[in-house]
Amino acid sequence: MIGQQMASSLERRSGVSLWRQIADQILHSIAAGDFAENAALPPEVALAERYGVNRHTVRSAIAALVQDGVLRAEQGRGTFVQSRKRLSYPIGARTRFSEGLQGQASERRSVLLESAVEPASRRVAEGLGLAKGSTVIRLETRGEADGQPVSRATGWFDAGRFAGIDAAMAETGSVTASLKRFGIDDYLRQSTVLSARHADAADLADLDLQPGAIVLVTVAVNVTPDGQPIQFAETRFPAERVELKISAL
Amino acid sequence: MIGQQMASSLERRSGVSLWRQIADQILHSIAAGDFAENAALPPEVALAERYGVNRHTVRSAIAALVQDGVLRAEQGRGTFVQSRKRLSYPIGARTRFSEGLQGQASERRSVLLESAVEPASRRVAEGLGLAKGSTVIRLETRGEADGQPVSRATGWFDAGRFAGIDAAMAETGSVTASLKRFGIDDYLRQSTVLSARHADAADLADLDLQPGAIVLVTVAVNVTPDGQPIQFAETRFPAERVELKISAL
DNA sequence: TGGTATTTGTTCGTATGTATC
DNA sequence: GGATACATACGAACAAATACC
Repeated sequence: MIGQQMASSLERRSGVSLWRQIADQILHSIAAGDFAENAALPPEVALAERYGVNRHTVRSAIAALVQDGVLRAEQGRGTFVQSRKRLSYPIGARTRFSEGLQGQASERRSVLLESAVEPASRRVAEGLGLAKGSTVIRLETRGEADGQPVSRATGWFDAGRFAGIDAAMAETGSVTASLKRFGIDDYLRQSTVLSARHADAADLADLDLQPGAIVLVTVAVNVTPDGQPIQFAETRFPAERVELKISAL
Repeated sequence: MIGQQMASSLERRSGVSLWRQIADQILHSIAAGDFAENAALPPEVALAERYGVNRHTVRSAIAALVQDGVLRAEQGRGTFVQSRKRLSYPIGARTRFSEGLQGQASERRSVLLESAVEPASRRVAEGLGLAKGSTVIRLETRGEADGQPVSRATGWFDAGRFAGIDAAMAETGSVTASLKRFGIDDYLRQSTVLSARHADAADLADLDLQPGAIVLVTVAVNVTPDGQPIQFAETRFPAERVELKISAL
């Protein structure tokens, strides 16, 4: 229930829109502990009646809270309070997927979704120190922790030097293990640039997110200990499930 | 114009909502170079007519693109293509506001918005290594580059050790300079945790953002060279204007 | 298995408020 | 003050997904 007395006071033409006032009340209601995690909210029509507004107005409020990752709406089922515990993914000199989440999730794995051989874009060529248009291998992978998607990476490798890394990746499910087959026993994170945006349609599907979800985006170059670039990668992390902990580089 | 022939083909009951199809077409249209940065889109009624849909449907499409930071709608003026060049803010062992943006903006400054003395929350106390409820000084600052807001920080200091740092900050406009007055000639970034979310109402106003904008959030602890915590800070960066470059720690 | 009720998602129509030029 | 354009709100209907019997 959204507070029996609480729901009363919506002020019209107060300078604050009704949908925002409703969103705030729902938010407070959740913060006050009226709803457990993953608990269902009353249906839209019920909320509309309770607040004395049109269903659209309630929907605007819910949409805003879905954007904020507070609620999660599922067609045909209802609207639920989104659980918000985040994994902490370390970024440092020796960033490795599986090791990074050790202790936070019992089962961690990396799944190869797709691979392709293609000419390098300018961005990729610069990152790998190759000529633009050089042939590179692109690997699309998804990281999972306890069955839930926590990252979606696109990595590029020099096709000349790492021919067959796609097969190795499919077999081992690990970049580190795959690189070992090419004589790379160690590699370091040279640079990381971080940004954030809304997930695009593809990432929404791959990461099992609701429209409007935010992804943290890292663009990184991994190099051999002597500084030779071996991998250029862009990784998207769902902001509602992951935070990035920057450790010593 | 949104492509003369392009605008034709909306597929109804195709499983993809009309507003999303329209959003995609507008996006392609921008990517194709039909609009310069900050150029105005045709008004909503014109777009609605062109696509043969209700104005609401166009509004849904525009709202989605505003969320993505692609467009910017200004009441009474129109809808514009958002410019997307980002400052690159370095995060490393010696992260300092002004130095970090050197070379990217000719004028950089930090403005003290508010200060207060208050008991430390559990989070702040833990970060500073103080007892919960210890008195701390909170400084609210905004970073600007060439007059545009690029960061919004909330910093906490031990009130016992740094009494008067609020005045120093107001006077110097620099954390580094203020700390010098307390005998701190050097400090290091001990830890940084990074996340992302939608800007709340206060940050929207302080950073001059449109509703739905995304902020990158860093939570950091600065320490003296011998490891003593001196500052705990949460900083919000507008994701549409800033990217974070992780340099050597 | 199938049909019905429930609940969210989409679309159209209309009216009014508010900010800008 | 008037015209233009985005913002908010209400009403109605149907579609799509899910739950339940």
